[in-house]
Amino acid sequence: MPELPEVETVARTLAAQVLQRRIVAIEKLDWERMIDTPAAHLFRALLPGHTIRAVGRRAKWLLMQLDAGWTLALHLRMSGSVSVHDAAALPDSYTHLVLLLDDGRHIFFRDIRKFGRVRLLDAAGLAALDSSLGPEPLGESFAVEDLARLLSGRRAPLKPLLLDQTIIAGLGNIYVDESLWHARLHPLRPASSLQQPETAALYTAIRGVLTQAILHGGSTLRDYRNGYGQVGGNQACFSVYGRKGKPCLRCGTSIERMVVAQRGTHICPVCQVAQAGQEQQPATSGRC
DNA sequence: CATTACCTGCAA
DNA sequence: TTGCAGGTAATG
Repeated sequence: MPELPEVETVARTLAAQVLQRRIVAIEKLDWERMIDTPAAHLFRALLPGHTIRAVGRRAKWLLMQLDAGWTLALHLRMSGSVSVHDAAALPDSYTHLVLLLDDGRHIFFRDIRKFGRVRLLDAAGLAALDSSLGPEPLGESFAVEDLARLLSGRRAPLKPLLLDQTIIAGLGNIYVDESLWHARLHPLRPASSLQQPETAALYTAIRGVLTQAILHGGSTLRDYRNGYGQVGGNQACFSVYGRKGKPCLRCGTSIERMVVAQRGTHICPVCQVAQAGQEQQPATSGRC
């Protein structure tokens, strides 16, 4: 479930709690398949003793920078959450990894669907992960020209392209739908068919949607929680996602649900035109 | 490129 | 009972 804004929120709320804390033990690990690399027995041997120096994010990866060049990388996939709990808290049956810190608190990695993954990376592993991912859409250096370059020459429809983490990092099903609605673009529009004003509108929409979602602490549909175990508030700001049958906030037309790239996709059939060359209209702010 | 797999819970 | 869910990886 977590996309860029959710993972960013988790990173910030974890950083506020666990910087300079040492991981003294793995208290629980009952789903070894979540350990991507190295092997689970090595993970158990290598992780304890390291201190958390920084907490950050790359794409949808939560990165806990440890000492000695190690990085603990966690991917929450669909239903994962990471939060800090005091010494007395007990993990439930969905919490598959518990790390004990040197102040007695623990970090819980809870994941109902067990799709989440954990990697212990050395510098080379981190570099390989980084280079496998597209640019950060909220990065200071990410300009509209960069987005134009990513779209140019690609006949693929916008939606699968924007979901592809090797093209652009961090967008998922919610924020792609929201961005396309704000930009008034149809998810099936071929990427290379966008006119410059449309590319500019998409750029503005992506950055605006993600920034607003971070401001509201991410979106909670079901499982997402921040590092304090709290739900997010951005789900109240959705303009199209999950609003099938409800009126478009711009034109009142009933929002439709279709399937694109094997994902449930929400659009306004009137605002989001399938052809190029529409006159560019002023941006709208949606609900928030 | 599109299916399928990976998992569990919940709503229709 | 069936279909759907914020994601990716492995297959045809």
